[in-house]
Amino acid sequence: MSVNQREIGRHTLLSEIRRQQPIARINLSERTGISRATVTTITAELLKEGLIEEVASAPSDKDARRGRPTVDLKIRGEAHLIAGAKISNLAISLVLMDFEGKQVAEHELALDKTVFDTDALAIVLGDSLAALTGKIGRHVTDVSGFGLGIAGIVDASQGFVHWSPSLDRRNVELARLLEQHLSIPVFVDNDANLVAIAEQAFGRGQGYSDFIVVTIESGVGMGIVIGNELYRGTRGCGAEFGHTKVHLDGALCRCGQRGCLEAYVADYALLREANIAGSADGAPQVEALLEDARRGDPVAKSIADRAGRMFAMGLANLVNIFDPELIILAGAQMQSSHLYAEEVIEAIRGSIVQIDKAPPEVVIHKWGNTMWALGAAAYALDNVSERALAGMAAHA
Amino acid sequence: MSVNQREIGRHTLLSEIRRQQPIARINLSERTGISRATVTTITAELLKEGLIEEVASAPSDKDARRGRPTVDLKIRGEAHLIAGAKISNLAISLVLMDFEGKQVAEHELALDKTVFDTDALAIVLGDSLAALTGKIGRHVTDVSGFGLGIAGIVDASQGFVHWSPSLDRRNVELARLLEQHLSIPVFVDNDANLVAIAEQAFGRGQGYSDFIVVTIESGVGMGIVIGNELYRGTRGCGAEFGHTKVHLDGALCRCGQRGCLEAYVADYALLREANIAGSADGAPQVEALLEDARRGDPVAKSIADRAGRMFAMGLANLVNIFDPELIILAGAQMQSSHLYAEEVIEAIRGSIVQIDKAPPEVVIHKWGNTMWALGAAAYALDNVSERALAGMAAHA
DNA sequence: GCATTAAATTTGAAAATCAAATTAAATTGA
DNA sequence: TCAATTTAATTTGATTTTCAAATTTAATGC
Repeated sequence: MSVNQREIGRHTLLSEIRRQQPIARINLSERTGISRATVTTITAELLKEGLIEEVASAPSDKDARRGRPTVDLKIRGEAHLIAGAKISNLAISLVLMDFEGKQVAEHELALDKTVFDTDALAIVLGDSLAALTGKIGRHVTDVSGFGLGIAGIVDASQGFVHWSPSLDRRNVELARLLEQHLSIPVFVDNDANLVAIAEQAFGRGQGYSDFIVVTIESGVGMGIVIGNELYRGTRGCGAEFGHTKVHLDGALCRCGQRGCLEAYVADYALLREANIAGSADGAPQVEALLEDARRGDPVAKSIADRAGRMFAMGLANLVNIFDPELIILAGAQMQSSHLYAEEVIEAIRGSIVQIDKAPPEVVIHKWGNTMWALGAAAYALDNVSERALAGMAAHA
Repeated sequence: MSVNQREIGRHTLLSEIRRQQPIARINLSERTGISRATVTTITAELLKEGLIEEVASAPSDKDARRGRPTVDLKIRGEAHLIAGAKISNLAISLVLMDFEGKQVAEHELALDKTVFDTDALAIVLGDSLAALTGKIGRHVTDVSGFGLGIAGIVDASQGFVHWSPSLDRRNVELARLLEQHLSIPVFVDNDANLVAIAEQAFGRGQGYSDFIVVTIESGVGMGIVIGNELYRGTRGCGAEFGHTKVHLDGALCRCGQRGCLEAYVADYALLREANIAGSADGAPQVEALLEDARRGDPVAKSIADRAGRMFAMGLANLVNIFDPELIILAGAQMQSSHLYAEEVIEAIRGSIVQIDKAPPEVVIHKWGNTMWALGAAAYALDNVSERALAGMAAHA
C-alpha cells in the first residue's frame, strides 16, 4: 500500500485537531476511534515536528473536575506562513495567514490593465508578496505556500491554466512558472472553486458535507462541495452555472450562446435590456437602475424582477439535480441585492421537487474583497499541510 | 481505527479481481501496490472462504513464456446467488445472477394493479422469487441478497421509501418488511440510481469514474456517478432531472409545477400538445405521432422537434454543471428515438461551454427490460460482497 | 495527607506488512 | 534427458504499527 497506516493516522488527527481545536488527546481518541496509546504516539510526533502545540485547557472545563486535567492541543500557527491572492479585473487582493488559518496581513493593489503576460504577472505578484510579507516584517521566502485564484478554465492539480481572461495566452503552466520566479510552492485554482473552499474553511459551509456556493460578480460562478471534497469536474470546466440555459433560444450571452443565465442576470444584461449603453465600469448605472426598480419604476422593476425569477429558476435546477444540504449565495457587491431578495428564495422553494423533508437551506453571505484571497490561502494551506505530513514520513 | 488494514487489503484485492478477472497474483500485486507476500496471504484467505477460485491461465499468455506459469484468480460464481427486481408500472421483472455477476435466470410477471400495499407486494415478490429460483432448481433461501428498484423517493442506506407511486402509503421501511417476509437480506433503491449502477457494472459506464445516466420511460430520470460512487443527494431526492425547469412559467407538469423538462418531453406532454387525450397506455398514440413527424407532418414535426431541443437544453445544463466524462442516454423504449437523434446530440455540443478539450462523450444505450433488474442485482451484489468480507473479519 | 478520579503514558503482546530468501513449475539448450 | 535459466508463488524473519492493560501523573475531596 502506497500510503501507510501511520500516515493515515497522522492525517486523521491533524485534520481533527484543525476542525475541533483546542481539543484534548482523549477526545481525539474518542472522535477518531484511534486508541489513546496511538494518539499519544502520533501527537508526540506532530508536537516534535512543530505542527501542533499544547495549551492549557479552558478554565470552564477545568472547574469542578477531578482527576488529571486534560491538556488541549491546537495547530501551531507559527509552523507555516501561507499566502493567498485573487486576480480581479483591475486589482489584486492578497492575504497572509498563519498555519492556524488566522489572517495576519492583507494587501490590495490596483492594476493598470486587465490582461497580463505571464512574466509581467510574476513580477507584479512577487512585488505584492514582498509588500504583504513586509507588513509583518517577514520575507517572501518565509512563505510555505502561495495560493492563487484566477478566472477561467484551470486544471488545479497541475496548476495549468487552459484559458483565463487575465492572461494574454492560453495553456500556461502557471504554477510552475510562478514557482520558478518566486521560489516558493504555488497552487493555482479557478476563483469560483476558491470561494467554495473559503466557505468550507472559514465561512458558512463549515460543518456541511454537501453544499453549493453561487457567486455573483460581473459573471455568475459556482463551486460544488460533495462529500467534504471540492468537485472540479473532469475537464476542469464544470460548475459553469452562469452558462446554464434558462431559455430556449433566449437572450444573447457574452459567450456567444443564447439563453444563458448570465445573459439575464449579469450587469451588462440588465443595462442592455434597459437600453443603456454599458461603460467599462457599469456598476453605478446598474445601481441606479435597481434604485429605480425599488422606487417602483415599472420598466426597471420588470427588468429586476425577471432577473430574479430567472436566477431562482437556475438555483432550483441546481437543487433538483444535486439535492445539497445548503446553498450559499456569496458575493461582495451590493448591487445584486435584487437577486438575494426573499421573493427569489421563496421562488426557489416553490420550484423544487416537494418531499416531506425540509428543503435545503439557502443563506446569503456578503463579504469583503478578501474572501477570494482567503479561499486561495485556504487552498494553499491544505496543500502545505499535506506536504508537511508527507515530509514527516520521509525523514522519520 | 474501526476498519483495520487487513480488511482494506481484502476489499482492494477482491474489487481488483472483480474488475480485472482473470488475473494472476503478481499482477494484482503490481496494480494494487500490495506486496506479493501479502497478496499471497490475502488471496489464500479469500480462496479458503470460497469467494474466489484458481483457474488455469489463458493459453495465449502461457505460450512462449519461460518460468513458473501464472495462476489466474477469478470470482467464484457459485459463492453466492443474487436476485434483483424492478417494479414497473404493470409488471415486475426479475433476474438471478451468480457472485460473478453472470445472469443465470430471469422472470417477468404482469401485474393487475399499479399501487400495492406492502403486504401484498411482499407476497407477490416472494412468489416471483420462488418462480425465479425454481427455474434453476434453487430455493429463495439460497439467495444471499435481493435488490429491489422502485420509483420514488428512497433512502437507500436505510431501505426506507419516503414515497413511491407503487405503494399505497408513505414512509415505509420496505427493506426491513421484505426481509421479515422473505428471510433474506433486502436492499432497496430508487430505480434511476439502479440504472446508473447497472451501467457502471455491466454497461457503458465501465471504466468511467464520473458519468451521468439519463433514462426515459414514462418520466425522465437520472443517476449520477462521481468518483466511482453513486451520488444520492442529501435528502435522497437529488437527480430529479425530469423536474428541472427549462422554461419560466412554462408548460404544466404532472408534479403541479410549471416549465419542468418532463412537461415537454414525456409521453403525456406530447399527446397533450397534439390535442390527443391520453389513455392508460399512450405508447401506440405516441408512436403514431412520432411516425407522422418522421413523415413530415408539420404539426407533429414541430412537437417532436421542440421536445428534442428542450431535452438537449436540459442535457447541456447537466454538462455545464457537472462536466462529466460521459453521458449515457439509456432506455428500453423505442418511441423516444426523437430524443436520441443526432440533431439533439449536436444541439448539446452547441450549448455547452467551449474549451480546447473535447466535450463529454454522449452514448445511447438501448436495452431490454432486464437492465433495471440487473442494476438492482448489482446493487445487492455490492452489499453482499461487503458483508461477506466483513464476516471474514469476525470469525477469523 | 490519603483516597479518589481521570488523563496521559508506558509496556508488552498481537497483527500485519514487506524485503529477501526459498521453493515451485515451467522452458531452453546441450 | 537433465542441468541451467527464468519467472511466479510462498515462506521466513525483521520491522512497523496498533491496542489493551498496567502504570504514572496531576488534579480534587475529605
